[in-house]
Amino acid sequence: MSGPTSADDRRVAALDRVVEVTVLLGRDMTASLAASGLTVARTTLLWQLRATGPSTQRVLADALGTSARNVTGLVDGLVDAGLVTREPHPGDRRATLVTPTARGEEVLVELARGQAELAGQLFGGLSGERLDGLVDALDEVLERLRALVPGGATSGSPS
Amino acid sequence: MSGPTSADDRRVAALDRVVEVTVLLGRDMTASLAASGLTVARTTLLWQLRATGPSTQRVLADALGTSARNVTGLVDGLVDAGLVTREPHPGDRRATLVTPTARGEEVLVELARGQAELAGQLFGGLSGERLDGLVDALDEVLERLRALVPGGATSGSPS
DNA sequence: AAGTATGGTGAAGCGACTTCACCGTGCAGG
DNA sequence: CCTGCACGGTGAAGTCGCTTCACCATACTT
Repeated sequence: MSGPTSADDRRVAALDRVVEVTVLLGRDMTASLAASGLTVARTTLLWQLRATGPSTQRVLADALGTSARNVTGLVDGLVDAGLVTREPHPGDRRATLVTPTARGEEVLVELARGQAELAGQLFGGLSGERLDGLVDALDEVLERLRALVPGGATSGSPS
Repeated sequence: MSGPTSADDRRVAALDRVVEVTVLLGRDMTASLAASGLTVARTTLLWQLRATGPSTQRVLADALGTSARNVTGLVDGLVDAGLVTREPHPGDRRATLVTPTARGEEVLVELARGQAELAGQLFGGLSGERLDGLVDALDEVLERLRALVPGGATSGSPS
């Protein structure tokens, strides 16, 4: 037993904060996406498409860290929503190229706008210094987290 | 257009970090819980039970911010797993009291241990000062987040 | 040409969650 | 007392994300 708040306690308290942010952020994203008729998983795929351009489903599966079968389902949903098309891959007749439609591009622009808005709402009150400190600390935590989770490779994310 | 990295860009970068932590942390928790035959949702309920003691399902539903119907299903799972029992409420014959079994208590101890271990792995490399800065910044973000999300009330969380 | 690896999908199933309907009980007001 | 409404909990049915296994068509290798 050490003092009234041991170093261990403080670390657990920090973890609690992170988890709570996780929960609340998840709720906010789920809700705001649902308002646009989207789901988090489908949006993640669309968002990934924005970064990499038209891709095969295999590439998307690897990028999202999920199974090929799952991507098939997500793309199905996006096709039904008119946000994405499946086109034949010019050099490999097994593969299909997933490409955003015009409507999909619009949605992506809107998502980026929402992302910037949320970032402003969450971090607008922090000074540049404090923001830097936060990012640095999170980067350090991320490093340890990536070492802990097999396949810790993610990319940016929306709203 | 401002400089090469505008204030807006830096906030978006910060949001990216937070989201990535969210994703990775979610994976880690899901995986480590699955190794114990648990799921995140069921564990959250059990964890809540640890904090409040035997509770009715209505109370649990409110505490977890979910529906009563959903709690029924989660408790079903925990009962099947032998971690929890449904007992009649002594003063209200409509309600059922959900209570951890001996096995459930053991699991809770193990979860708390895992939580402390993870907190150590993630934050062990940060000085007390930097840890304080992180917690403060997260608290500020949480405040804004709670204002943004309807019903932003969460409690602690496991592994 | 034969054998194997790869991209993608059908089928089936689990877990979390929702909505709607419904039952049994608690708690008033008349 | 007893009628009526509120509340705790559950059945039924459906959506979404995701998984595993089997399987097809195409590509690549030797």
